[in-house]
Amino acid sequence: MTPLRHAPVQNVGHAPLLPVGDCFSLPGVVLSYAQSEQIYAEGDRAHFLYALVAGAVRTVRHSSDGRRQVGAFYYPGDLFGLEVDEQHAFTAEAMCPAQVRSVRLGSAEDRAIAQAARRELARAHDHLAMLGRRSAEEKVASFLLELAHQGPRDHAALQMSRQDMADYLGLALETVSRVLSRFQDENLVVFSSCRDFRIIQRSRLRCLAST
Amino acid sequence: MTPLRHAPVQNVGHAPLLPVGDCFSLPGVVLSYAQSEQIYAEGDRAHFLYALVAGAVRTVRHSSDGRRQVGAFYYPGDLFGLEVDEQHAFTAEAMCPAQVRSVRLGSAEDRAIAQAARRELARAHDHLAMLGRRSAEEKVASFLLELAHQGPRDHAALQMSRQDMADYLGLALETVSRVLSRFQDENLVVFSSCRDFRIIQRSRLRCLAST
DNA sequence: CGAGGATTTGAAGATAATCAAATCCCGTGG
DNA sequence: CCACGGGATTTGATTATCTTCAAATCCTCG
Repeated sequence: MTPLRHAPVQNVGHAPLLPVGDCFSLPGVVLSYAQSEQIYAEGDRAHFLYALVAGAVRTVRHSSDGRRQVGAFYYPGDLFGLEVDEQHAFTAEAMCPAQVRSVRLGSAEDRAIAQAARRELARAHDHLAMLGRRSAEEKVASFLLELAHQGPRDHAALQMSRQDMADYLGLALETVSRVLSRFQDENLVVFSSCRDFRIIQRSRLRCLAST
Repeated sequence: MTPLRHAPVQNVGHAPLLPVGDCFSLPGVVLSYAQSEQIYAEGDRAHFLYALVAGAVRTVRHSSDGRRQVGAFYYPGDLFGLEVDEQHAFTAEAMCPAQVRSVRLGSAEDRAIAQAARRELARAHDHLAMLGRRSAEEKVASFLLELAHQGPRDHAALQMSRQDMADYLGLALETVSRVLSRFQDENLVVFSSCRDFRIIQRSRLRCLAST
């Protein structure tokens, strides 16, 4: 297999994201977090709803034997931190310097809560579809398509490490890396660096993803 | 491996379920469905919230190449059918004769909706944890524990086929069957028939599930 | 009793995990 | 500016797990 050689860099920041609802107009304090800093921990009491203003956030959960499951990745405009129980089921961490607005949960935010719950649910359902009975190729292809979908012209910057991707997709990190190399060998995508890529053959990739 | 021989039948109906909130006091019509009958289909407009009164219901989704993903199993007292979009993302089917109360979604049911959303979310998160990076043994062990948890004294009746279990756990049906046989060989559980089981060594099973 | 679907079991093959090592990349300090 | 160090990533070889294909058995129901 040819090495994963990177094409010349054309720097693409992460996409300016999204059609946002009222997430930015919520009341609440905006806090800044450094890379890898924890926003809340699994087990903490869940008193707040969080709106990501800038940066990227992941939620993770560790099982007793040390395996890690990434719950979701969040980008600006996303709401997160909503829980069913009193306690947070996942830990939330900044993937890069991030700004987060936290909103104390009260009866006034019912609408925001409902919105967050529904989005969260959609996210979870998509994630489920991704994990169940799919090959490594299919998982990685879907993941890339999903990411590139948000960005302009099939470009995207990966905010996460290979380990994060692996833990999100339910694969070993080496497997993720191998599949990415194969995709690049077959000219489906091009990586300008290991965190920046561009989709070259969207149709073939979609076919591999077979969603 | 010794055959999966069934212990004498001591019939255990499915557990009388649950501490129920206000699901039964919602307004709405109760309809009956036969086994395998569809309650709604993937793609249908989502105008109702459903409360399962009796029986069991599964939600499924098919990918283009025919693979099936089971989204969730529902038992009496559960609310289902809540969607994020206008359309249902899954198909809902009765797993046995079932009675379902359907509630037209209006502003009056906000509380029920919020409740349904949160439970659904918890369910999805647990399901995610089940699917990611776990061995077949771990998946099946967790599944059995979860089922038996609802019932009395570690008994439970499986309302679903091996195929359903497999599609829920992201495994091949043969794999599910093999793991169940092994568990029975090791006297972790006893099957009185292929749909009724009892947990014998809860602690060892929990250890295998390693949640 | 017979038929057909569901389940179990066997054997072979495929896919992904694991273990291990090489390479890349980037910030740091000389 | 460039060498150095260390984490991230890629790659290779081997192994374990799970799937697939196939066939036997069980169970239910007419």
